[in-house]
Amino acid sequence: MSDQSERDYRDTLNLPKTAFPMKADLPKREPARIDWWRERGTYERRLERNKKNAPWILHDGPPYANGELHMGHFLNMVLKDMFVKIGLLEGKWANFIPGWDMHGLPIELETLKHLGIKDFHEIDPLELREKCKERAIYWLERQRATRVRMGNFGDWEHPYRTIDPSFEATIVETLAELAEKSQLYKGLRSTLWCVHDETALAEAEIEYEPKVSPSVYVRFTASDAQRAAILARFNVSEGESEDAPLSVVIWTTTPWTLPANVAIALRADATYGLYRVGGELLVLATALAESALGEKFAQAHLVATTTGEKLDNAAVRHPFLDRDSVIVLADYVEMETGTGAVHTAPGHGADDFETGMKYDLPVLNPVDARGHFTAEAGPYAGLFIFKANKQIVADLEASGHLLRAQEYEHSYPHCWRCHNPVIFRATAQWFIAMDQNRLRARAIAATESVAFTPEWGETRLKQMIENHPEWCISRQRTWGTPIPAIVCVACNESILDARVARNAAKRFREAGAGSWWSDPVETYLPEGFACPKCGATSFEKEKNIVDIWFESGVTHLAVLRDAMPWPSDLVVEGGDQYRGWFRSSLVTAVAVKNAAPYRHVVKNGWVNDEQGRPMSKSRGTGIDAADAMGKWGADVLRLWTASTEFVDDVRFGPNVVEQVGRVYRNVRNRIRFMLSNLDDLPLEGVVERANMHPLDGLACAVVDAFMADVRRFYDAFDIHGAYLRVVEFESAMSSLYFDAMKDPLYALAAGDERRRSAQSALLYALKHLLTAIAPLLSFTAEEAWQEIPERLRGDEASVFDSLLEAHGKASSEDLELWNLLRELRARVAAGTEHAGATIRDYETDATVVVPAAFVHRVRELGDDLREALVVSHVLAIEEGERADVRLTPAEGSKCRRCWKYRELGADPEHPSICAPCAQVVRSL
RNA sequence: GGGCCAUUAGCUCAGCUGGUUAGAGCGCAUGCUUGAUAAGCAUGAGGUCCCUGGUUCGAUCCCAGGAUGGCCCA
Repeated sequence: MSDQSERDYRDTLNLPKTAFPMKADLPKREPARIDWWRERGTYERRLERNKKNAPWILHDGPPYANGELHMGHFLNMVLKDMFVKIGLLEGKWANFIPGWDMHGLPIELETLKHLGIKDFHEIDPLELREKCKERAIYWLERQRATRVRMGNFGDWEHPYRTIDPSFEATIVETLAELAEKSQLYKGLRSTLWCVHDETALAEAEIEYEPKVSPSVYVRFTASDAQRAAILARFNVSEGESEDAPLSVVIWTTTPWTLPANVAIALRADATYGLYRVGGELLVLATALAESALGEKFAQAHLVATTTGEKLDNAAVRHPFLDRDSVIVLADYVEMETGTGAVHTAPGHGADDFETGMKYDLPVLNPVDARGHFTAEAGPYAGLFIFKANKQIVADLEASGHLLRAQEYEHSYPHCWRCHNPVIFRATAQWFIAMDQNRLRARAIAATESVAFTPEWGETRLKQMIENHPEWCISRQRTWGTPIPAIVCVACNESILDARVARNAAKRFREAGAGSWWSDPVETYLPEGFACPKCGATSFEKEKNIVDIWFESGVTHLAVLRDAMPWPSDLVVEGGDQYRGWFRSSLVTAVAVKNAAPYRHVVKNGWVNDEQGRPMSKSRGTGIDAADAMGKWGADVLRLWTASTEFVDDVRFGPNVVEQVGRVYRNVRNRIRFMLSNLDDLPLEGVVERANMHPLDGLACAVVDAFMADVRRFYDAFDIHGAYLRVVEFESAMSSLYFDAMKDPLYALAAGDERRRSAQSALLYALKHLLTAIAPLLSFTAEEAWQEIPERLRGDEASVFDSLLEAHGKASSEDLELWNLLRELRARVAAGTEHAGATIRDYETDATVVVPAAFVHRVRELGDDLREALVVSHVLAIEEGERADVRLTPAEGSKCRRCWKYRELGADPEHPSICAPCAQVVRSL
């Protein structure tokens, strides 16, 4: 036997032991955990168990099935998952059905590119649809794999897809309902048009190229009556004006659109001047007078000014057609170029069209598909529009309406295929009438029943609906759900009949929407159907598809049915969706069900790079979600999600991940400490909460308070608040409680009742902590849960079988005591530091002073107080004004086993250790 | 150009309806520990709370203007 005074007693201690590794190795281990969850049906089992409880549904806004998911998707999708898991852990039936938006032009264009086809007219529509479907499914599968890799729970085997026959049927059924309610109509709309290819183009099919256009300033002269009215609005009397002719000056670079002019748009808040120039009066914005009038500005005299608003609804005469041009207000009128008076032709511009809608102006379309003027253009009938420019300018000059003409180079939209300049041309389209049946007003009113995070989201959504004109839902494309409208062969009337639409819905549900292209029109006609206008009975199918915003706008109708309740409890999307999906869903819901389709709208921010700039592939800051998870693991990125204030814009990059990775390691190690001290705890050794030692009971109370807080944060959708609370909790537990419990855990006999009590408190803390973080750190929480000895897990085989709630309640007195201990410990630390020692040394004894109200509870702690303060002896507990400690050098010598200063040598066989240690060693 | 939003330590963020020396975690520096060890504990440094005016006894917080950045439009 070696000399006992030199003996190392390490092997007589209960040192921590666990298979839970310090190194997380997330990218490698997480995929196996996903399989593990799937094999055990963890999500499905939990859902089944919750079935008896209230449903709570987060309805998935469908991502577009094109391209890889990026970190913006990650943020949004993981947030959704966190909310779903919170719901599940709170016992709710949180059935999450993910979905995808799979029709539409971007996929059609990508497919055409893939096939090497530039003009979609060159391929059979059914064949193109087949190829588009393949492409969309390819992307769905890639995106689904990425979403699953995030650790997200949901019914991944049965997502909803806008290309499913049942979904297409819902779309068409919705159209039928709208038709029944007279909510649909066909009207003109300004669309991008290529006169060379004779086709409508989408925004995505446009390339901007430089073009030289004529730049002309044109007089729109007032009639006598109009002149008097305008002068009155300037507060100028007839006498002062000396009978000079009065004109409003407009500026345009497309003289060929002048035949379609019906209005002049001013800006309400801009200042307009009445200028006397030579023998005439000119009206234009004061801010632009100098640049617009050129050399004439020197001789111009400002007679009076007024605001655009004052001139609203005045009128002047069209320069060469026999009609008025009315003055309107529009907020897009800019004060950079031109005259501040914008030539407005609703048939030839998107802005103009919207203004026309607002003011109920006629939409003139005097241009045919080939770009030639029709008879409506009067003297210019038959001319090719771009050739007519010159003629029109010359005529304006001759009639004295031309003020100035120049050439102007600007960036102008061109057809991506033939590279000819495109025009805006009014074409017939299907619309949802927003003001029919007060739909707009009802939609705005419906937001009142919805909660918004952030709160200003409500105003924003209302504005989007307020400012959005009629909703154009038709597209002249192939990859989508057809609008089941028919055209009367005899009178050319376009008809969207609810009965036809219902037939189509039925047919699509069985055979898919492709049948619209292959079936004869008769398939869809009800018995004895005749044209409501002329009575004829011969029809053709219209070849329009529905806008994909309408398709995604009816997901709530397609998904929230059968067992699923309507409306949903929560939707979570990026801020761009106020204009997009939040709006489109609300409008369809109000039109069909007269209520909002969701109870709560949560908006998440944009993901920018570390400098706060948008992510960009070209700058190398665009990061795919799958790549990021391969590099850092999903859980670190999930923790990043929680570490940001997701409602605002957030930043992402390697340095940010590095930082949150360190927080992750902290959490992980503290979990590891708890696990490593549970290894030998038998089930029968678990001490009831009521029988625990006072400090252990206090630790449990702190856990209870933590759980209550976390629950409150979660219920307020405050993921970030919960994250901060988790960090605060585990850091406080570690520095006070874990540190205090090391000696009892290590040095007491394994089965010592005091040690079992500490272990039981650790088990309590661990299980609750893991449940609390399971929505955030799903992989790590489950990994740790599986390392809890099985006997201690009970029937909660997965962390997702547990319940997110405290099993006790902390009193405020408990928490005050806890804080008092932290305060005392800090004072010991400061005191020992001052004495040149450290708190870890047990080199001091302490006399403790506490306020009277706490004396009893502090005394109750017994030896635990000594451990919590890391001193060798607590000499006395005194009553005082406020918490304090008096430190004195520790009495005795350092025990080689427990490191505290004690009387040594009580046991002659173990002279270098204290009596309690000796007793433990002898018992081994 | 318009609407909306943001701006607090190196980083991620707290700061309740305006009220004494503005906080946390991470990082950094220093010390301790080597029985949570690629861990743990402690101490410390670090901030014209974007700028300028205004209201107020008092402003990070309220108001106005501006700067920078973002989103949605144009």
